[in-house]
Amino acid sequence: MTTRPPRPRERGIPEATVARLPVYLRALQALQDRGTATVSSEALAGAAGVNSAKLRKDLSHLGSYGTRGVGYEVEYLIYQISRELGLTQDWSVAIVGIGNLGRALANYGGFGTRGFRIAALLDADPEVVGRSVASLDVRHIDSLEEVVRTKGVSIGVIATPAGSAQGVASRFVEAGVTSILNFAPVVLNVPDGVDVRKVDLSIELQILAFHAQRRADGDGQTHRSGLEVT
Amino acid sequence: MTTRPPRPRERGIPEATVARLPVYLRALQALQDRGTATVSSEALAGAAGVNSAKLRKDLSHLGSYGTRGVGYEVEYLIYQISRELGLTQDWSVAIVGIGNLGRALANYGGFGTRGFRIAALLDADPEVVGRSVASLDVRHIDSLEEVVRTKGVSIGVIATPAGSAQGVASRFVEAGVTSILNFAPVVLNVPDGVDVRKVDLSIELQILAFHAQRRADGDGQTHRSGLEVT
DNA sequence: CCCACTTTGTGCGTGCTTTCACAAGCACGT
DNA sequence: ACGTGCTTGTGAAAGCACGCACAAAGTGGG
Ligand SMILES: NC(=O)c1ccc[n+]([C@@H]2O[C@H](COP(=O)([O-])OP(=O)(O)OC[C@H]3O[C@@H](n4cnc5c(N)ncnc54)[C@H](O)[C@@H]3O)[C@@H](O)[C@H]2O)c1
Ligand SMILES: NC(=O)c1ccc[n+]([C@@H]2O[C@H](COP(=O)([O-])OP(=O)(O)OC[C@H]3O[C@@H](n4cnc5c(N)ncnc54)[C@H](O)[C@@H]3O)[C@@H](O)[C@H]2O)c1
Repeated sequence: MTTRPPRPRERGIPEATVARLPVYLRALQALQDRGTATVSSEALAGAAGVNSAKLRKDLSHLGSYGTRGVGYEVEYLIYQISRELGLTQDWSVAIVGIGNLGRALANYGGFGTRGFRIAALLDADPEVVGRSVASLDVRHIDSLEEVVRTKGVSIGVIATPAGSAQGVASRFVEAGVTSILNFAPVVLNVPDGVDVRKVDLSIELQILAFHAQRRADGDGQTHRSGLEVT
Repeated sequence: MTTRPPRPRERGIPEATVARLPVYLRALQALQDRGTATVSSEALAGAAGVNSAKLRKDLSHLGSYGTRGVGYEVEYLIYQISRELGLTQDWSVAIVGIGNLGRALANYGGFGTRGFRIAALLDADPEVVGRSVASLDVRHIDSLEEVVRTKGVSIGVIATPAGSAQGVASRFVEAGVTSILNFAPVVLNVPDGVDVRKVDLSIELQILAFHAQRRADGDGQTHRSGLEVT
């Protein structure tokens, strides 16, 4: 049993950096809308709510796209980050579970403002199947495999009750979808090579409660910073 | 080294641990519903999708609540985690922006399954104000301060368009709310001592896209693990 | 009472993240 | 051409987080 090189540093952009790139991208787009042509790391970091050294190091992972003494060209940087994130291509998204949340997601216009296209809506309830939501017909969950194939779905969104989520996830995987966004409050079990991310309202509230209680108790400044980012 | 310095471990549970406690809690509740009385770190870790050593270390921050050779008593551990997270008290939540998302949130039954009570819904649109959503009357945003005061709101949820989010956040802060959950895709600026957390669908999708592209490109196993947890 | 067995709690090495601090690089004015 | 001033890109240090591996602590059988 040889423990072989756990050295996947290859072209690796740190995960923490990847998670911040979309934030930078949004800040840059806001600047662009306002007509700004170039921006310093200091200013962009301010807009993104991070430390400027962190911003510079993050961007340095993509390449040297800044000009010393000047800053970064907004348009060029937007392009580079978009390319790195894979937003220059189109991503086809399928949403399963067209209930309260699924409908909100389907109706959400500025979906990703770029690159993401909702290709299909699926549900199991006969009452829901066949209806039109956000200009799309809700298809029956049984046609998931077909829909994935014909629409070229590459990202699956799960908005079903917790009990159904694992089943839906497995079917997504079976159908070849390797990126899943899960809104159901369960731990999904998927094979290696499949990427699952979760969004969990309840967890966020509980974390807020923890900090709030901490603040109320000893009232030492035990919590992180108070100045958090979005 | 010194083995037993009387170390009151009160201060400082690592942030990473805090973020996982709600996941453990949910797994424990599922076990309890199934009638399980005790559970080993191995089993609980499996249910929570984490490494068992990590689970044990996380729990050790709360105290020594396990029994060697046996495991953890489910009910007792649920109580301890709940207490640590502040779920033994009630939290009053106000949601601002009763659009697609706000309505979904308001109608979401298993809100936190414990501790969180939606106390008020607020909106600026005359069309929406006055309507009844999830058995609550939608109030006008102008009464935010009054509502916070009379209902004892301690957590504010922002589900307005991006452009309105900062204004709403400031009013929350002004009214004394120090915990904010933000769904709008903007970086909120708040004073120290105010805790803001964000939920951002678009960012999650972009992170998924990044990994998906990475997988498609070099196809070396450059991404983290593929086996992610929920 | 002792021993075999199970499982916790944690010391420790490793690698990732953040932050500081500054040399290097570029623009621009003279 | 060259100095001045500003901003980037990055070593280096410090701080966290993770997970292995094992001693300590408890259980149960003989
Ligand atoms: N509504 C919210 O604000 C909110 C917030 C956080 C988390 N969540 C989670 O999101 C999920 C959806 O919440 P919701 O409020 O929209 O619930 P919902 O009950 O309104 O909708 C669930 C939908 O999923 C469909 N469904 C059930 N089983 C299915 C299956 N096997 N295949 C396909 N479709 C199936 C149902 O027919 C229904 O239309 C839940 O897991 C919930 O815990 C919701
Ligand atoms: N719908 C989704 O699935 C989704 C997903 C991710 C993020 N978001 C974000 O969540 C937010 C809400 O999305 P939505 O789809 O519900 O939008 P929406 O337009 O349906 O609803 C927004 C609501 O906020 C109200 N509002 C506007 N300004 C206000 C103010 N100053 N005070 C009080 N209320 C105000 C509007 O009247 C409206 O009812 C947006 O920022 C959006 O980007 C939505």
